Amino acid sequence: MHTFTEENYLKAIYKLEEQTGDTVINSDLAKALSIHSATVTDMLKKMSQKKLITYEKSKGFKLTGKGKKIAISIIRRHRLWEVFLVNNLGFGWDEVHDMAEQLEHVQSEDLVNRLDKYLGHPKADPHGDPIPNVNGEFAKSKAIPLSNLPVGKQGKFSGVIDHSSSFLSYLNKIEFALGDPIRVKSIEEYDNSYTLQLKNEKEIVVSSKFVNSILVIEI
Amino acid sequence: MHTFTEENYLKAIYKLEEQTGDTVINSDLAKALSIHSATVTDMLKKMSQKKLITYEKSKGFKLTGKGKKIAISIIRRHRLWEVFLVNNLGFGWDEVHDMAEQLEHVQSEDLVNRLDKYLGHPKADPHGDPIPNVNGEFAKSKAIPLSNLPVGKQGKFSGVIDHSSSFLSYLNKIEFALGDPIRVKSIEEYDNSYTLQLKNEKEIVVSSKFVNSILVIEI
DNA sequence: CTATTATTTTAGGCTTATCTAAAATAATAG
DNA sequence: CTATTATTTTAGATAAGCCTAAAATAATAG
Repeated sequence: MHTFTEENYLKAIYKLEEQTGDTVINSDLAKALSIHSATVTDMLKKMSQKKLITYEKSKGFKLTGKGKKIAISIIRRHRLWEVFLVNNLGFGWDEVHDMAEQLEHVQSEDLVNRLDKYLGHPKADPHGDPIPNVNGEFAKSKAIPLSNLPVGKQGKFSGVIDHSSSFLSYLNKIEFALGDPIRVKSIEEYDNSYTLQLKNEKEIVVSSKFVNSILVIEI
Repeated sequence: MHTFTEENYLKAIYKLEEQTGDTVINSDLAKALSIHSATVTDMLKKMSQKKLITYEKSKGFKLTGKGKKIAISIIRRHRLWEVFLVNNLGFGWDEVHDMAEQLEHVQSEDLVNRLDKYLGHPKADPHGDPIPNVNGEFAKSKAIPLSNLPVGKQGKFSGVIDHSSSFLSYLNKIEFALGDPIRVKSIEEYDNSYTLQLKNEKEIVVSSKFVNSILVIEI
């Protein structure tokens, strides 16, 4: 079907579009893929010919319907494999990214749909990211960054924005896991640090970076 | 680690060595991989430099210890994934080859060992092929081709030699599955066809090609 | 509006894995 | 032993993805 490289470009473009809500520019994509702009220019021409992206010189580009469909299917595969690795094989959520990056490229519609069924049609991966269904549709989420949760309100930890394994390991260390209750006790104006109340009345103080990296659902 | 291509060469060489019990020649490998001899010559030089094979111009070649170790680990991964696809995802044994060809290249020692554990350390894949353990050791097998099972003796279907999906589908059709009992009732001298007795006293007549494609254990 | 800075594109190269065609070498039949 | 056939190797190309360096273009500050 498509090469690994092409699939990685599609996925990266999709994520950049999602983040910025806008057309994507060459240099951002180059940075995201850790390659050089000149290489990106070349590849964009090819992908444009294949009608995977619309592309005008120096005006940014975006996925076509076709390109988007492929990107979403790759994300679906990635997240389903992550569920398998964590739920069935017992990996930590901070360990699965690289393996899922490989597994996502295995080509077989049948395989991914059977895996989905085997896993019980999960709605989210181990990081709380939504898993698109077989038609590429994402479940709507009411998640908001923890920084937007009003002080005193009860929330439930529903996902991470920062997927780095250093952040995930830190969450492991403080024993704060997906699904856990969370409440903002107070915000220190001086340095914008937050005092949070976790389960069992445990309190911790974290940075503003932290509260911007956590998604919660108000309950 | 190694490219897919290199891994595929190693696996193909391993299988050819196994079949012929001898050094492998360029043209056989080219045929096995459906590529041209000139390409093989090139690649052999590179693999020889990397000490994956020993290679002398026009004298055939064979895997080094290092090459063999990698080849066996690829076979291990392939067969474990096949078990997963059949036992857990419910694929037929005639459907899993292409998927396993992709999954076998996923790089992670940890993944394959956890998968092995998850599957209960299976000793054989869905076709009866032995799965090497974590140290690359194969369980010894007492399996013999059905053609070597003495007339009248009871055997147990323990593996296939022909892995083609046409053959596997045929076995599905006659409802002859791994583990089933089997007995040779008689051999027709005229055309070397065999009358076999399957489970529930069911009798079928098959060609000599058939009896050379089935492995059994005398019981 | 122009000078500086940022971004993109062009041009020329490299490596991997493949090909074809031709040359070289080895094996085999008579 | 030699002629024919089979096999392997060499030589020259190609496509995909990447690079660097330089040129072109666009954006922005003053």
